[in-house]
Amino acid sequence: MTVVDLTSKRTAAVSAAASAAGLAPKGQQKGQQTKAAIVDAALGLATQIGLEGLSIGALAEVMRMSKSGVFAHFGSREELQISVIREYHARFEEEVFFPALQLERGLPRLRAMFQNWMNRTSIEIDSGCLYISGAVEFDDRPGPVRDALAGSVKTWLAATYRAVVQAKEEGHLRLDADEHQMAFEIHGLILALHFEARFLKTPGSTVRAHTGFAHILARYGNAATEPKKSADVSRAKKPPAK
Amino acid sequence: MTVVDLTSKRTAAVSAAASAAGLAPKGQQKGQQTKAAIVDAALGLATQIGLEGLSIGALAEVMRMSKSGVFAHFGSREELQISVIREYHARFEEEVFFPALQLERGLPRLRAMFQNWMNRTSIEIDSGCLYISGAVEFDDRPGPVRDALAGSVKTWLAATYRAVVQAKEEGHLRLDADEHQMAFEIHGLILALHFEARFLKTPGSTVRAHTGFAHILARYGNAATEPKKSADVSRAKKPPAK
DNA sequence: AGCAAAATAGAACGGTCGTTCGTTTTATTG
DNA sequence: CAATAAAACGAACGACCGTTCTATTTTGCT
Repeated sequence: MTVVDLTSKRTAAVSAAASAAGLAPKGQQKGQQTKAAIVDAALGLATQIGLEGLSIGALAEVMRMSKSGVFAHFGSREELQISVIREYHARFEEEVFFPALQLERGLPRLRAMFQNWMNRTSIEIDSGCLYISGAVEFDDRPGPVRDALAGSVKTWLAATYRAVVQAKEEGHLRLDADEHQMAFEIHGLILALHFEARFLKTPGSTVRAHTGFAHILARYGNAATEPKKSADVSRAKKPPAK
Repeated sequence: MTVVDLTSKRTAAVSAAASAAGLAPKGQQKGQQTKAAIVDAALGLATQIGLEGLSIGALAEVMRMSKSGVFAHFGSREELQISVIREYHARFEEEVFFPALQLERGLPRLRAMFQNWMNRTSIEIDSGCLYISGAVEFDDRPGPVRDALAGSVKTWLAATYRAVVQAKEEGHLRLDADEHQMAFEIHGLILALHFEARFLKTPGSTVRAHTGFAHILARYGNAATEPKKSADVSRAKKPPAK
C-alpha cells in the first residue's frame, strides 16, 4: 500500500541522466549504466507509441546498438516493459507525489497533488501517459506486465484517496463527504483532460479540468473551515450577457 | 456536425445479423453480406484487442476464410479499420443517441443520453470501447484512420454538448452554466467509469458514475424548474455514523 | 444450362517481430 | 600488463504481418 518503492531502481535512472550528460559514475559497472539509458529511451518510445508498440528493434536503433545487445539486458520483452513501467512509476512519484508531501495534510496537499498531476498531464499531452495507454492496452490481457501496471496505478490512486481521507480528517471536507466518490470524480477530470487535449486537441481543456476541480471542492468542501471559495465564481461564458 | 450518417452502412450490418440468423436477403450480392459479416467479426475483435491489434490473419481464422479472401473486401488494412469505426459509430448512435431523441428536449433527454451511455459503457466493461481505445492508439498517429475516429468521437461529443445547450434553453439549467464545462465533466465520469471498471475492476464504479452525474446536475441545475433534487442526498458512507 | 462476373482460395513476396547462439570486443580486476 | 568476466555484436531461426498475383470456385443472369 505504500507509495515508496523507488529506492533501488531510481539510482539507475539518475546515472542514466548522468551518463547522458557525459559524467562517468564509478560505483557501477558499465552494464548498469547502459541498461538505465536503454530504459530511459524505452520510456520515451513507450509513452509515444504505447507499451505494446515498443519494439526492441526500434529501441536498438535509437540506442545505436544491436538488437541482441539491447535484448541481453532484459532477457525478454516483458521484462523490458516492466522495467519501463517501474521507471515511469518512479518518475511519477517524484514529480507528482513527493513534492505534495511537503505541504500540510488536508486540502493544501490534495490541491498540490491535483495540480502536479495536471501539470504532468499537460506535459504528457505531447508525450502520452503510460498509465492511461497501458490501461487500455492491457485491460484484458493478463500477465506480469498488466500486474505491474495495475499495481502502480492502484498505488497512485490509493495515495489520492488517502489525501482525500486526510482532508476530511483535518475538517476540510463536509462530514458526509464520500472519499471514494470524490477521488473517482477527480480521476475523471484528469482522464477527460488527457482525452480531449491529447486526442481531440480541444483548446481550453486545462482550465476546464481546473474548473472541474474547483467544483468538486465546492461540493465536498467544508464551508466553515474554508469560506474563501464562494459558491460559484470563475467562469461562465458570459454571466448575464444580455 | 449532424449525427445522422449511418444510412448506407447500417443496412449492411443489418443483413449481417440476418445472414447470421440464416435468412437470405435478396436485394444484395453475396459479397455485401459476407463483407458485413466480416466487419461484424472485426468489430468484435477490435473492441477486445484494439484497432491496432486487429489483424487480417486472425480475422480470417474467425471467419473461416482465407486471408486474401478477407483482404479483397477492403483493399487495405486501413480501409478495414475505417469500416469497423463506421460500424461502431452506427451502433453507438442506435443504442445511445437515437433512443434519447424520443424524449423531450432538455434534462430528460440529457439524462437519457447519459444513462444510455453508461449502460453501453457497463457492457463494454467486458468488450471494450472503440472510442477510448482508439483515442489512445491514434492520439499521435495521423492518417485516415485517426481522422475517421476523431470525426466519430467529435460527432458524439457535439451531440452531448447540444443536449446540454438545449437543457439550458429549456430553462433546466442555471443561467450562468457553462455548457462546455458541463459536457467536459460528464465525459470525465464516463472515462473514469471505463478506466476503473474495465482495467482495475473496482467494484461500485457504476454507481459512482451515476452519483457523479447527480452531483453535476445539482450544480448546474436550475432549482426553480426542478426542485425535487435537494442539495445532497444519496450516498455518504455513514452519514453521522457516530 | 451456359456464360460472364464476382468472390474466394492458395501460394509467395518482403518485412518486422522476439529470441537464440557463437563470436568478438570491451571493461574490470589481480 | 595479463587474465578473467562482462557486454555487445551479427547472423540466423521461426512466426506472423500486410499485400500481390494467379488460379479456382461460386454466384447471378438470360
